[in-house]
Amino acid sequence: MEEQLSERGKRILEAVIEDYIATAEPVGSRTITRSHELALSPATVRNVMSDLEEMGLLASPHTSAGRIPTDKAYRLYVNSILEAKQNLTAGKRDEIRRRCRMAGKDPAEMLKEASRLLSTTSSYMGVVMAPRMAANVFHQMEFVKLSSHRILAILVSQNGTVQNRLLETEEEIPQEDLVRMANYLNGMLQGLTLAQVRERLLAEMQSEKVRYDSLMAKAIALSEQTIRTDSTEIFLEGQANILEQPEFADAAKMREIFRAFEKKSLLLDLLDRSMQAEGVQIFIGSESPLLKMEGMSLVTSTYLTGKDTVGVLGVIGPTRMGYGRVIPIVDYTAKLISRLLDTE
Amino acid sequence: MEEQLSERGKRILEAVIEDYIATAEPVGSRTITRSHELALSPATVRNVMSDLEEMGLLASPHTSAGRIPTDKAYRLYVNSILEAKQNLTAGKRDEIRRRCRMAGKDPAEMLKEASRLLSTTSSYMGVVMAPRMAANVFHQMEFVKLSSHRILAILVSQNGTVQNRLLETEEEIPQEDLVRMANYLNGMLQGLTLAQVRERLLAEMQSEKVRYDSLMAKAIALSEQTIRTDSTEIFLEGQANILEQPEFADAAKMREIFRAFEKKSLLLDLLDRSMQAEGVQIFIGSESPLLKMEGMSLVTSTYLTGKDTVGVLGVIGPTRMGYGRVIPIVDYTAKLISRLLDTE
DNA sequence: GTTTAGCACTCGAACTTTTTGAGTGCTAAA
DNA sequence: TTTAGCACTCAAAAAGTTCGAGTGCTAAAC
Repeated sequence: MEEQLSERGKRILEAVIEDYIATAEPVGSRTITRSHELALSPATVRNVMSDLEEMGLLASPHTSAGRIPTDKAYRLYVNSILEAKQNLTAGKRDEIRRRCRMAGKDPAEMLKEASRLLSTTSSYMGVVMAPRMAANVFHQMEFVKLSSHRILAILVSQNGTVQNRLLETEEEIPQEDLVRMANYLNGMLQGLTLAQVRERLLAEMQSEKVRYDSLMAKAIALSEQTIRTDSTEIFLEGQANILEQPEFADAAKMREIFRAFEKKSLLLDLLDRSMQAEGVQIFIGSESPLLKMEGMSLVTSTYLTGKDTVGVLGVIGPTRMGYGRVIPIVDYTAKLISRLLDTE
Repeated sequence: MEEQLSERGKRILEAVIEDYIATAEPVGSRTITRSHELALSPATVRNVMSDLEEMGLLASPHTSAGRIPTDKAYRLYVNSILEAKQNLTAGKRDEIRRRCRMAGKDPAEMLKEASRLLSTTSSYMGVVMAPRMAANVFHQMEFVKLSSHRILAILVSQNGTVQNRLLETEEEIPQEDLVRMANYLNGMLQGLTLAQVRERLLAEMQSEKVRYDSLMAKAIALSEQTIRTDSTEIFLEGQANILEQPEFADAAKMREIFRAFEKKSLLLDLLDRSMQAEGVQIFIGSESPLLKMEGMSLVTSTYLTGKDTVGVLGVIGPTRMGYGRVIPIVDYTAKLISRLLDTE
């Protein structure tokens, strides 16, 4: 089983994978000799395929069908066969650029558009995880009094992201006090990341100084409430594309997939994981920690602002996915988003 | 065909509809006599059903199958047969209340939760159209300077909704000017609805007074840009529930539905339409203007803040939907949301 | 004049059987 | 080592059966 893969073996494996990607049907020896001009007869190809099966790279659904690549084969394929093809046509590149630009400056809008874009250009599902709030840099905070006991807290980050939260207070706080509180906080928190802001606030809550200044104590408490939520948003677009894939034609399978993606927490785990490493990463079928993801693969890339990794985006599709086509799309989109998000 | 429907006819039609709702299978004369204790033989029921078919209330897929209610029958059913059953179990009511409360004060969060709730309690799709911004009442506006040429405009409505927009300016505007601009605008726009605000701003842009005060001109221009977007958000949840319905087991059909809902504009039209009238409304299958909605029905109700209708929410499911169960859910949820949204 | 039992008839769904053809593995010759 | 040849396999498609729920009609019963 551990015999090294010959050059010819590689060629044939590549052919099988590419045919399978194109047709979703088990590939036979015959088909290969016809479509890829290897100067070999079907019989020879059969022998090689038999070896590949031995090595755990191919599998046959039953004796008299063609063969299907295993997850291991896809892994090998993306790691060491698929290489030179990694560039995008100028047209696609333009389209991506144009549509990202069009989405405007608002970060959330832009990310959503990016997700939609990943989905349409790849014809699978696009997914974008918004930057963790915690990595944003604090810029300014405001308290707006809505009615006697309702205050709207607004937190602005340097990149233009806005977080807001409706707070209820027991006692009425006069408008001037709200302004003073905001000024105090803005002075204190200038330039910190929100993660640091959080720590700072918790520390302040303990400190002597604040204890005796009830206004400041209130200010700290209110802002702590505001910053508490760190729910990471995920934009998942193009779910309907998945319905197009023949391997999910079966209604039961489809249902399972949709259910799985309805719980975004699963997806979140997965994306969090791919944020560990920089650049393009590929999770193939069973490698993914999501059991439900059987038969699906994920191509991701991290994106950055400045030099900090802040988020991750990618494409989810069947294991039988056009990696050669998808990888550059993901890669390029991530780089573009990084550039656009960068606070100039 | 125009013969009036007898009492017995009604009873039998009701039986057919209810059986069909429960099973999604064509209903035969036999089945009915068994499950609903009408003191009639199958043969008699057959005669009546034949009459009903004549009247366009039932249809048979083929000679030797049972019968299926037509859209017209559903219409009759919800209008004049289904009546007394319109109350919710205490348990369900509690669940709805509890979950709405839990969602917190933020209007957007709450509406999203309401949609999810409609979907789980009905086991179809939940849909909520967020209030048209234009109906909100202006409360306050802020301009936050992010960097030399980037300004974040924040618009707060009285109900706590926040709208924000990143603006780029050609020339740098000093912070003090931004504050003065905001003060000026806040004075001018106090208490108007956003629709009125918009009109006012456009009017001001023409006025003499403003022409010669370049700062105020800028203020007006900036705020006009901010308010320009009136994209109504729609929360659609529980799409996976639709996959459960046997009538959509076919992959092609499913795809069509998902594609249709991906374009939210269609849905928007439909919901806009149901906002014309107050209270619960029901669109059955072909009655809906969405051609793609074939086989689907929509139960909606408007919700209000104070006494103004501001939005609409509802349930989308197959025409064969448990109206008796869904209507009170929609009704109650709408009322509850109205109450919770009310600015106390 | 309703209502119902009886019966022949219809027709899709489900199950079987047959046919077809792409694909395999093995053997022996090139 | 490669390949032609051939027997064999097996799922999928096509064709053929069976089954039964359901219908419509007629004539007897109420």
